[in-house]
Amino acid sequence: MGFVIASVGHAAAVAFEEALTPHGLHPRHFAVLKGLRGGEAQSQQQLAAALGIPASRLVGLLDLLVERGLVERQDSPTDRRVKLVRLVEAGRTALDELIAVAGQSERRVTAGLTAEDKAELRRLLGVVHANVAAEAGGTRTRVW
Amino acid sequence: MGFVIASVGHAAAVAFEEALTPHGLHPRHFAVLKGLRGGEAQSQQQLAAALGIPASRLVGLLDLLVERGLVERQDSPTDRRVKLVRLVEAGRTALDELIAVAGQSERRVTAGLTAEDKAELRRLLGVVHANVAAEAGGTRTRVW
DNA sequence: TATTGTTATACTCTATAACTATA
DNA sequence: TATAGTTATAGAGTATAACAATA
Repeated sequence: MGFVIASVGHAAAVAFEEALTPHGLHPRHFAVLKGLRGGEAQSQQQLAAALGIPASRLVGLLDLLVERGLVERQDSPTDRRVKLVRLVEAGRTALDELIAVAGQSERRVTAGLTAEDKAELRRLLGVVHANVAAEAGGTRTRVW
Repeated sequence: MGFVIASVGHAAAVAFEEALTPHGLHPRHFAVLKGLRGGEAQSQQQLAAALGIPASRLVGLLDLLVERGLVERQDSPTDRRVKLVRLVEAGRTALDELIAVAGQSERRVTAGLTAEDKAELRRLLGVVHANVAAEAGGTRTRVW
């Protein structure tokens, strides 16, 4: 059972990754964009901490998003070491599109399931999630 | 939902991996041992193909299992290029233990679920699995 | 020539450790 | 001294290509 969940989960992740490929992005970038969704500019340190990744790893992800014109880095007016990062208008549009892509991928993944099925699946996975979370203790369980 | 499945699946995989750690093995080795469960000696090529991994990758996995005295390589009597691989008695014992470990991990993961819950979860995951399998086309979806 | 097991090479991904510029 | 962003370094993991022995 654990293997089945892991296998299906992996396949679902791959499916989403492939759905993002035409957009030239990876789920990681999607996660970064979602982290900026609020709209308030934040430092890279803050964002990295919120995403649970090293700041050094965020650099490259932001580089691509900036290059694509989805995100902008601006110097902090109060601390010249800090760069404030935020979504630009095109980034907000792109994020909306990517959310739609995620929704489509979601519908393909859950095709053939009734609303009750989905609710039940969510409930059952919730139980399993609680079990494995308790098991893992403080272990990081980021997927991307 | 796809994210939830992926996340839970990843956590379940990590949990199993950790359950195997005290035994000094990785899920990959468990998979290799299971591939040899039948008892018939097979060539490394056959085994690698059955596991869906490159033969070059199997070498290191077998090296460790041989070093542990769980598996033996013997020269083929009919083809001197071939090495026939099979479980040794200690390997069979170890495999039984590891299967028990997997069962314990399984029970922890599914704690709090009734038999009906488990059956339902299996059914729902089966549907999702069929969906993502169809999606993936020929894409490999090995987990380990 | 082709195939078996093996080793070497190259590539990806990642975390940690430097590094610079500020504070 | 300490912190921000960045870059460099090093390690794990893996697939592919090369290799020697044999068919």
